[in-house]
Amino acid sequence: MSDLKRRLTGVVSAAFATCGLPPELGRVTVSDRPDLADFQCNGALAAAKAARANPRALAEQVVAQLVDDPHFSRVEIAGPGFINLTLNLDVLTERARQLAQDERCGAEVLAQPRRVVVDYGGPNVAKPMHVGHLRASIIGESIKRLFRFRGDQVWGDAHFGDWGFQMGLLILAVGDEQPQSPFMQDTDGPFPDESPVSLADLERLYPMAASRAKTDPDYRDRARRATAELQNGRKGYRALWKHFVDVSRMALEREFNALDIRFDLWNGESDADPLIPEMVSELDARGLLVADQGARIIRVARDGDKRELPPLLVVSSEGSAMYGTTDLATILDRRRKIDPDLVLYVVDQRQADHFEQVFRAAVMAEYAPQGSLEHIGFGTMNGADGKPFKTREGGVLKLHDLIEMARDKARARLHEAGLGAELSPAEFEETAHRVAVAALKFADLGNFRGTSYVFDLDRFMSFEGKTGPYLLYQSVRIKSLLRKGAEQGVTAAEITVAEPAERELALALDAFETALAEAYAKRAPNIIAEHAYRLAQTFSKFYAACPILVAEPVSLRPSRLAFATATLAQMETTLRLLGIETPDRM
RNA sequence: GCGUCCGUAGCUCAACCGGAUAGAGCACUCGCCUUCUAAGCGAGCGGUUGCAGGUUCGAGUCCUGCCGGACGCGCCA
Repeated sequence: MSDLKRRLTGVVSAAFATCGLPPELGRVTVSDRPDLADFQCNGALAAAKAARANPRALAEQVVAQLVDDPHFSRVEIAGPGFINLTLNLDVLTERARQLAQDERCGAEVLAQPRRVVVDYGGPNVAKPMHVGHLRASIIGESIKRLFRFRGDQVWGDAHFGDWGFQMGLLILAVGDEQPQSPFMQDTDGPFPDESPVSLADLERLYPMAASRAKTDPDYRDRARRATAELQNGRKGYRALWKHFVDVSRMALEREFNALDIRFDLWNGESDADPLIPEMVSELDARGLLVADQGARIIRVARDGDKRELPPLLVVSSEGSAMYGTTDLATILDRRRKIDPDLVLYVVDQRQADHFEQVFRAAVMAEYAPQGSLEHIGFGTMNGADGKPFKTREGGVLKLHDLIEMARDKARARLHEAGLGAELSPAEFEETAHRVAVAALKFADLGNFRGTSYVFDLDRFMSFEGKTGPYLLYQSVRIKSLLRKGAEQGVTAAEITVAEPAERELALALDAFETALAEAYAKRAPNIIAEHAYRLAQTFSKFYAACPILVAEPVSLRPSRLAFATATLAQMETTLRLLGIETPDRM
């Protein structure tokens, strides 16, 4: 089943071809002037430019091919050569009926699915997630869902920060507090199954150790040795490290669950570590590694670069692996285990240069084909001052606290509005939670990912305007309507498009596939968010203009109800692609 | 210094391969609840798209320069 835009593009392209014009110019888009037409084609202008001809004359030729086409009730030329297309009502009605029947709400399935890894979230052992993780998680989750929904086989990987110097710091800190701990004994074990540290311990010890390492060179050296011993396989350290990972991961998963973010893989930096020695020798054998200032690097600069890109540091002067090393090894690891066609790195825009270095090195090493690695960068979440978001005290706000703030606000707003009074306490909490998550996610995904945005909880949490709560409200209103319809025994039947508001709603429903295709191509969830809002607003207009359960004559009711059912289904599908779940009541 | 991104309504943001009258939301003004959730709907107000050139029939979009801002630039990730 194809959406109208694609179908009409086929029709108009054929007309272009008949006129001896390039068929690809027959591309049809939704009209910029809904007052004039439903769809338009600007191809005559482009054709005229290429052929140095009169655009209106070309448009007239094309239109002559289209005027009798049953898809259209009107085909007109406007301005310098725009072709305006107004749909035949029967065509729109037929499409609306298809949409209402379709399990996928009008979304198509990719003809050629790919294997895709989405690397996002980036949580770290022992470090609580903060607002910086929010965007990576929200955007990555949405992109993962979008790719999967379109038909790709997708792995969402948390890319857990579980290796390196930070682990040495933690081991050292635990050892200083618990010198008698069996984990500190350099033996073959066995070691306790019980973790010697709680999450609270980790959150206390890590910042302490990290700051001490900055000022105390001896401490830093001991931590480095501990890191090296861990990586060399000291049994007690390994066992202790496993506890760090497990304790952290459990806490992080709780956090992610609260945001409806689910990973398929929790591969960490440690998983790539075993590959590093062979990778280094292989890179060396290929002649890619160069000794420089005591380190071993890969030069990735190219002629024609506007400026010299620094080399990728593979082995530091101290002989250790750097984060670029781990990233490169991870590419190799994924190729062996998954063999993806595409890997998307949903990471802060500020790391663009780093990924450019790694990707170039990976292509040079033939670990990944050109173009199969993409950095999906995003801007920062800023405070009211336009600078990256900080708490009032100037510290970093923990994600957990942020969510709690949002939930508090949601509860307050619900109470203010006198909503949810009839809900049980548990249902009320669930609703408040969903409102909070919807507000945070929609505020984030409503903007193009590349731009930074200003965090303003009051604005996000408003139930009016372009917000998550507004979208939930519209969905809930439809659910309420459908419940009432069921009680009254009204059943949905075939849609008939008649009223202007119905026509507009049918067109809005049809636009779903176009929005998904564009969001997919640009890796831009804001396009899905935009569609959700447009759909909600168009439905609301329909709701105001067209009575449903009380429509007269009663024969209108089944069609109107079918519109409502189809809208709800598509709305929930759309919101789910943004990672937003709707409550049943509010 | 070099590089990347950005500058659109009072505020927060959109704008499909260069196309018509640059769109939304908030705020502000007016209208609409004895019909399905008014957390809604309708109407209005609001713009020299940072500045100056250039390419084009046509530029927020492409090119050049300038002004202003954010970020990045080898052993942290």
